[in-house]
Order: sequence, then structure tokens, then C-alpha cells
Amino acid sequence: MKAGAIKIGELARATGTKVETIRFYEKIGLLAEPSRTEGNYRAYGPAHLGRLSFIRRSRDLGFSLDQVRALLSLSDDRNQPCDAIDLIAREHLRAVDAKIADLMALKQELQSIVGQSHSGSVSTCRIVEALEPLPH
Amino acid sequence: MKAGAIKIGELARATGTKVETIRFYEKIGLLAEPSRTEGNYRAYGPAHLGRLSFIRRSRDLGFSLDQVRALLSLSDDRNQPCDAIDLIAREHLRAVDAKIADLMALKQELQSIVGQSHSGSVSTCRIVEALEPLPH
DNA sequence: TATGGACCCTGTAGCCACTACAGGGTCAAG
DNA sequence: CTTGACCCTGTAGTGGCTACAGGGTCCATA
Repeated sequence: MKAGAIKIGELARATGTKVETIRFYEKIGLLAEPSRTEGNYRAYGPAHLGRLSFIRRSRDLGFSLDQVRALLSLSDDRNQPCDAIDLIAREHLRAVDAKIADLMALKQELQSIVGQSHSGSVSTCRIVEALEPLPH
Repeated sequence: MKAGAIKIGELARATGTKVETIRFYEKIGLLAEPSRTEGNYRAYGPAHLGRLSFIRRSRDLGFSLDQVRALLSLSDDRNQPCDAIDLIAREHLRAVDAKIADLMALKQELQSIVGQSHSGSVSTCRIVEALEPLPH
């Protein structure tokens, strides 16, 4: 193993990623295949570490793997990527906003069903009534 | 086909569910197998309609299929289901709240990366900088 | 009677982003 | 020389559908 090279477990710890996930990213072509040791262990260098950190950070921000792929290839091209990257990020922000709005509406409806009487009294199943469509 | 019985397509239209989804619910045991016509078509009655409406409504409210299964069996047992149902609903509400909080935090972070300068100027890629871990 | 089209059937594979095995091999410490 | 931590490949499973492929049924029209 070359100086500075690390094994998959170390890379996993360094980036907060599971070992299986790293292998998965390699399989789908998101993370480049590293060289191997004599014993056929993956040997990662600093470039892999940087790349995987970028991926992790993007994933944590909720970007899809396809979006991450696009972000990676755009950020590699150091000519005029900003507009395209901006677009992806803004689009994602829009989607997050939409999701929040959805969930807020959902919450409202759930609350109106459950009722805010948090006291332990038995609530004669308004919930079932709210779910059931037909009179019975 | 008995009087009042409907075919899968009609049930789908009546409940706003896709035909494939109805068959899927049947396969996983969520919706009872209906009787069949001579031509081997599924023939649904009013009970199926009620049941599927209940399922749809619960799904729309974000309950998982396992939760729906529990809600169904609890609401069938007309003795003392209320507490258990209440618990499921409240737990779901809690999960929705947590999800909303997650997304709000995410939105904050995304916004700070994208920047609120909505004017079309090129923003010298703060986004990439924010994603990249290492100085280069 | 033939034919077209709308509908239905079964069964399987694909989607996303992992996660969890099973069944082995490698390597360093004791 | 054995133990145990780590690594390897490959496959199957998760949730909740969705999309075929390759047929069958039913009804109306020509």
C-alpha cells in the first residue's frame, strides 16, 4: 500500500459513510475504482477522500444521486459551470420547499383528526370515523 | 357478475387508485381477494370499495402500509381500539413533525449556500466551494 | 362473422438509495 | 497457529409502487 493510501474502513470512518455504501458508489460509477493492494484490498488516496466527502455533503443536503453526478461533473469542468450548478441547487431548494408545504398541509389534517386534546381521555375514535368513508 | 359488483377499473376510478396498485394491495394481503366473473375478472362489492377508500385515505395522510394494516385490523375490532389507534396517529404526527424540522434545517442550509441574490448575476460558485471539503 | 379496441389477466423486472447477508480471504497481534 | 478485525464478491431485500410482456375477454360496429 502506497504512502498515504487508506483502506475502505478508514475512508468510511473519515467520511461518515458505510463501507457497503462506498462499494455501492463505486459500482454505480459515482466514485472511481481505486487501486488495490497485494491482498486485493481497495487502496484510496486523497482524491477519493475529497470526492467522497463532496458526495456525502451533497447527499446530506438532499441532492439525488443523479444530481450529485451532475454536480460532480460540472464542478470538475472549471470553465463556466456556475450557472448550471446554480440551477440544480435552486431547483432542489424549490423541491424542498414544496415538500415542506406538503408536509405542513398533511400535519394540519392529521392534527384535525387526532385532535389537540393531549389529555389521556378516550376520544371515541374520531380517527376511525375520519378514515372511514361510508356510514355504517 | 352480481348486481352492484364492479370491475377493477371502476374501483380504481372510484377510489383514485391505479389498477396495478389495487392488484398489489391484494397480493400483499391488504385488500381481500374478490370473487371472480366467468371470464376471470375481479368482481368487487361495496365492502371492497369501503376498504380501499380507507386505505387510500390513510395513505394520503402518510401512514405506511404497515400502519394502515394496523389501523384496519384495529378499526375492525369494535371493542376498545381507540387508544391503540390514537397511538399510531400521534406517533405518525410526531414523525411528520420531525420530517418537517429536518427539511426546514435543510432548507436553511441550502439557502445559505445558494445565497438569496436572485438576480441573474454569476455567483462565482460559492456552491462548489461549499461542497468541496479541501482547499485547492 | 370478423375485427377492432377497451378492458382484463398473470408474472416479472425496474425504480431509489442503500442495507444485509452468505461464504469466503487477508492480516496483524498474542 | 489461532483468534478476531477487517476485507472481498455477489445476491437479495427494503417500501410502495410502476411498467412492461404476452396473453385473454367482452362488446360494438362493419
